[in-house]
Amino acid sequence: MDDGFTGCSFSRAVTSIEPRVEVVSPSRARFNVRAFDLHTTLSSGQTFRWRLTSCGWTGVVAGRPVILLRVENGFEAQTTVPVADWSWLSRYLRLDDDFEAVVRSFPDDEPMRAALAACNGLRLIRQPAWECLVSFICSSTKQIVQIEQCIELLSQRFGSPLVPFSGEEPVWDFPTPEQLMMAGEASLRACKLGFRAPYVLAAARSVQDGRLNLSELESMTTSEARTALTALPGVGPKIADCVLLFAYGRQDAFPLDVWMLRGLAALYFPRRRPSPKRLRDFADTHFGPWAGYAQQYLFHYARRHRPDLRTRKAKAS
DNA sequence: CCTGTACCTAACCG
DNA sequence: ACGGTTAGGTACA
Repeated sequence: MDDGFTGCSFSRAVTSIEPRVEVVSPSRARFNVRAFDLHTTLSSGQTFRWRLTSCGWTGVVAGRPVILLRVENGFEAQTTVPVADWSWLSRYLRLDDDFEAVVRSFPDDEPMRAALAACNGLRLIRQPAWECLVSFICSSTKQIVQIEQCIELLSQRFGSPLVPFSGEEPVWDFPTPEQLMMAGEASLRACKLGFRAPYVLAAARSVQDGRLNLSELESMTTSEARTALTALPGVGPKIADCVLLFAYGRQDAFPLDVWMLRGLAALYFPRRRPSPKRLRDFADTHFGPWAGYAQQYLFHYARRHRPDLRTRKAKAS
């Protein structure tokens, strides 16, 4: 009963990516997808512009304001402008991944089982590379709430206005490299960027003058793409890996931040005190073909479900 | 390699 | 209520 398409113009364009979409009205569609927890996914620190409002999860995807709402067997999406083809949202939400296969590929060990049980329905999403790069340049030694503030301020002040939902707050697209470059360092600092402002500005200039072509990274090996990203000031291995995973979907990019280092050490080497190099090697070899997803589960599990891993001196058991 | 420190700022915790 | 501490890093000694 929920397999039928009620639209006609869109179905051909979307079928190859996501066969489980029903058009409800020109600006609404229903996505029939299991095991996709919006709350866990959108607040797991991989993206920073989604807000839970009285209407549902609101955000901006591909230049469109979107509200996502949980419904039985999936979720419903609404935009402010009619759309015929919803593949932009399927792509953003990575609905083309075979999620059952992803979960099956995880190593069968105690930490992964615990993370899976605790973070049911956690997914990876596919962000625009530019927004993702700026977001993670802003992330260094900041808490998630602070990162969210920065990204929102940048959008409000320098992004192009979009058509808002009626009766709701104004919305802006994430600013382009040109828009951020024109803003200048002082204006960027005023968005609470601090010492990260010149880094964002340098990234904007690099993209603007062609020294960094973000779409070219698609065809590079992960290692080559990482080299290209870390050439930017303020972009080290951790931020580069976040961009490679959250924007380019590289499953062999496994960001090692303070949470992950503590989490991996406590969960997999409880009485060993492994070196960072050892943990790097372990992360790169233990988690299989969908290591990026495994990473997201472990990260979220450590951060949200294991307060005992908060401190540097995590207890051994 | 590994260790320590500065870099901005505000949320966090006691 | 309030001040020291810390926060999903990076660059540079």
